[in-house]
Amino acid sequence: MSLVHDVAARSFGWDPLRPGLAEAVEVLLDGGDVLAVMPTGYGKSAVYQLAGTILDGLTVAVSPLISLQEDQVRAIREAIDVPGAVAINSAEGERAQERDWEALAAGDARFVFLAPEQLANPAIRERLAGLRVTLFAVDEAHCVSAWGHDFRPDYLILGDVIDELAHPPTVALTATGAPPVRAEIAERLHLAHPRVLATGFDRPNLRLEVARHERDSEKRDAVVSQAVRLAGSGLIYAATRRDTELYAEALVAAGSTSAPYHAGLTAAEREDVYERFMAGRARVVPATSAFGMGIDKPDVRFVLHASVTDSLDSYYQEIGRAGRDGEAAEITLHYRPEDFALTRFFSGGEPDAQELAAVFASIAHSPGSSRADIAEHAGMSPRSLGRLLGLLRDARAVSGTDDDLQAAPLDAGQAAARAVAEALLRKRIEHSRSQLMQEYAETARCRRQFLLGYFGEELAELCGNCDTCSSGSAARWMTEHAGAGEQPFPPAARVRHESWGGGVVMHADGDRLTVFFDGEGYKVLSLDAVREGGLLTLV
DNA sequence: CGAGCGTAACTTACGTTACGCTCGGTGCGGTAAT
Repeated sequence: MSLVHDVAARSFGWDPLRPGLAEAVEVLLDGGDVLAVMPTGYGKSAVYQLAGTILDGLTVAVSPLISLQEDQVRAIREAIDVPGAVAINSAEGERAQERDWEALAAGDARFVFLAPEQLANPAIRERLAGLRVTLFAVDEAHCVSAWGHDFRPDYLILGDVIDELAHPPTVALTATGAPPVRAEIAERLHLAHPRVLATGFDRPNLRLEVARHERDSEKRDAVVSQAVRLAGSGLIYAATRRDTELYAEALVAAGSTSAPYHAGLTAAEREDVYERFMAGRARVVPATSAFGMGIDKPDVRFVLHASVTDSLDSYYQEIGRAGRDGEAAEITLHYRPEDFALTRFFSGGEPDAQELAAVFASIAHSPGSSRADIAEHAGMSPRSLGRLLGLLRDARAVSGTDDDLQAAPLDAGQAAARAVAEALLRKRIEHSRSQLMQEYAETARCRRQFLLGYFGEELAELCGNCDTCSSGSAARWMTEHAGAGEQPFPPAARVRHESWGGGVVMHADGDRLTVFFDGEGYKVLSLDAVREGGLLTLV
């Protein structure tokens, strides 16, 4: 038995180890980088836990939520013959933090869990540089792509931090990610030719359905009556906090136990709803996207959406919380076309060119300034400054870490224009992701074939467990759109379009082609039109 | 972008319509007020 399997069995009690996990560990032990895309509950954490146990230095693990960090620390402490773990964050007092650093220095602890905000602090990075970091892990790595741009911009510095630590073997772990998301994660973390390990996305026990509604009241009634009718625990994802409360009220009035969950509740209320849901005392929880990461309840029998999500990546992650026990579960997307307005609003507006120019000028005027200096000088909150800095960095107008900002040789107008262009590019890409969500909602095809195709997986046969298969529409679609003949643009092929530039073929179904263009995002093309117009060439 | 709210306007005395305003999701860390 190999060392990896031995440690897995002896220390953690994983025997056998699931496919892909041992391979990922081996790559890391050989000094390589890994991008692991595996479903929640698969045991992804094993990858860095095992590699970190076997390597003799320190493992830095980045995790987005303090609650997840605590879960991981607990899991490592419960394992046998595994070095200690600490989580350093604002929930701890200064004393406790100091004790943790001492434990790391003494080698009593060899795992340290940090949020990216901690790594934005130069003092923390200095302390890490004084220790021997032999493994870097980024858990929930889709946050790099989903949150890095605006919400938690410190996700964008992780690549520089990894380089600063002399680029130890690095592993990025996530449960969701279509190929463009994976590419973005690898790029932003500066992964070096990572081994990509993606295990099966298919969850055949989930029954997939979509219900389109015309009127808002009709949609609400449909969501509530379905949740009342279905047995067992369930989640309802809604777009606003207010809606989660309205749904909970309606469910309680209809005799179900229910409580809303969103980030506007106090920590104690959130904890309470979470515990009641886990124990089955709150049967249905209407929630915003705040409810999710770290929830591993095996018997969730349904996940309903009362609105669309920003992308199929988010959708897949949210429905994936149903049926972890392998038993049947109901998945229904209830939506109105108007719902897309909100996701587009959330995808952000155009930044203020004058503000961008002012920030750039301020950095150019005093190179080496820190983020705090600039915020003070520009009279801006660190939050909005973070977003502008992210854009300026992406536009390559600003470089350096937050304590040593440098401006590129541009004038402020040029720098601002480039950053605005960057923001518009992002908006186009976000918009295209939301358009594919709409395609999913409106397709006549087998829903599962569509969804898996989005993640780069082909399902040859109709799934037989979705609404379009049941209605016969999926079979008709197959007949009508089959026979496209030889596929000149196979998945993963690099292509160039006359006006949209370079892109990668994501998926080819029948006579339609889904391409992700670097400068535009997703586009769905008709193969006939592509052939006739000669618009697309292989490169 | 669009829902919901309040106020103004219109028409004719209570009720309808129109317009403009505001708000809408994810969490870290640190600071201020209890």
